[in-house]
Amino acid sequence: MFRALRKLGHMPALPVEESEQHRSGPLLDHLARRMRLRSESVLAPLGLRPRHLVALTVLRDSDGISQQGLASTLQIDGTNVVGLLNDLEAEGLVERRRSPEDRRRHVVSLTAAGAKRLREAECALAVAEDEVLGALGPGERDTLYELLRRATSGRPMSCVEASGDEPDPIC
Amino acid sequence: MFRALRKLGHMPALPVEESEQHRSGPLLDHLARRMRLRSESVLAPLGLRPRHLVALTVLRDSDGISQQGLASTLQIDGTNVVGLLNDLEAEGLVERRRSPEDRRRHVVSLTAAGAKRLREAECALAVAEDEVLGALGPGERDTLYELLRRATSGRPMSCVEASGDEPDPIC
DNA sequence: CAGATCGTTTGTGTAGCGCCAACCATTTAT
DNA sequence: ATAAATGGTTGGCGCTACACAAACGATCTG
Repeated sequence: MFRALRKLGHMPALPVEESEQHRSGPLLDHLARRMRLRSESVLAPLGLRPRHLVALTVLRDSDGISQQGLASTLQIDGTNVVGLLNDLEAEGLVERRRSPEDRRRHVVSLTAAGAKRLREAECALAVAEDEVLGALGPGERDTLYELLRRATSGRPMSCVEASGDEPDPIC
Repeated sequence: MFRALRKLGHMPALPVEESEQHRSGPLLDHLARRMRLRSESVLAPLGLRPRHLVALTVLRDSDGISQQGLASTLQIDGTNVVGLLNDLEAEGLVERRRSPEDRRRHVVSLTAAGAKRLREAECALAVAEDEVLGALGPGERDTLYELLRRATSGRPMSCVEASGDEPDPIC
């Protein structure tokens, strides 16, 4: 915005017009924490924990994903995915089938029960969400949801291709 | 600017929008995790960790807050706030002064060095943010930031006043 | 004075998760 | 065909982030 103006004027001592470079990372962290705390209590009766919800939500959108695909989008170690899926499969919310083309793979998908439980959980989450997002109006919450959905549905971005993207941190 | 998504057509007596109750909680969790993972690496050289950033960010907005005020907005236990502030104070990023009106209290505030370090950190975070929010355009990121800021700046919401807000979870 | 409150220290416990190593079953390369 | 790589699984180790409790000093308040 104002950056273009800086080149004219001799700029005597004007020591850098404060970058106003506020990042959303910390806010995201903060908000997610508050949400997670609230969610735990309303989710407990359903036998689920926040991270199960995350997994189920991801599974709804990318059904038939492999376990390491899941590990990569969830950004957690493969060994932990096993435990996570064990929980979910034990309750019949998720299904592991061997992939036909590569029988080493497990194709993970949401069961009908899983989809149902997810909907119930989302319904229960409305309470938590109301408390945490209380400062936002309904329209804003929709916008937020949409932005989050778009942001998370992006590719996991492998480091290989990530290397050339950004010029460099010059700031 | 404002998303006109969901313009709510007439929807004739639809038997309750059924399902479509997607909550942003899990997405928030997911995105925050990815951001935090990325942040750790770029923050490490600055001697900070994600939670320090959250604290500093909160402190910039609510300067001169008490420690339990901080505990309440951060939603972490008071004893842990002590350790967190010890870290920050040890590096001179934060200052604890006794409150004049109530000398039991510590008034916490960002030092000049703290504000500077915070800006540097935010600058460094741009890299992580680019990777994580790659699917969003610049305008969308701004919108996201604004929503997050509004959402987090809301009062901690004591349970007393929270009781009457929502009718009940009928879903 | 008594009791409550803020911050601090210390200690204990737990959950989440990375990481390493070993092990099948299977696929791919030689 | 034999060897090497890969996907999943199990088990174990260890670290970090916390919550929670107890006890203490300093201080405020009834």
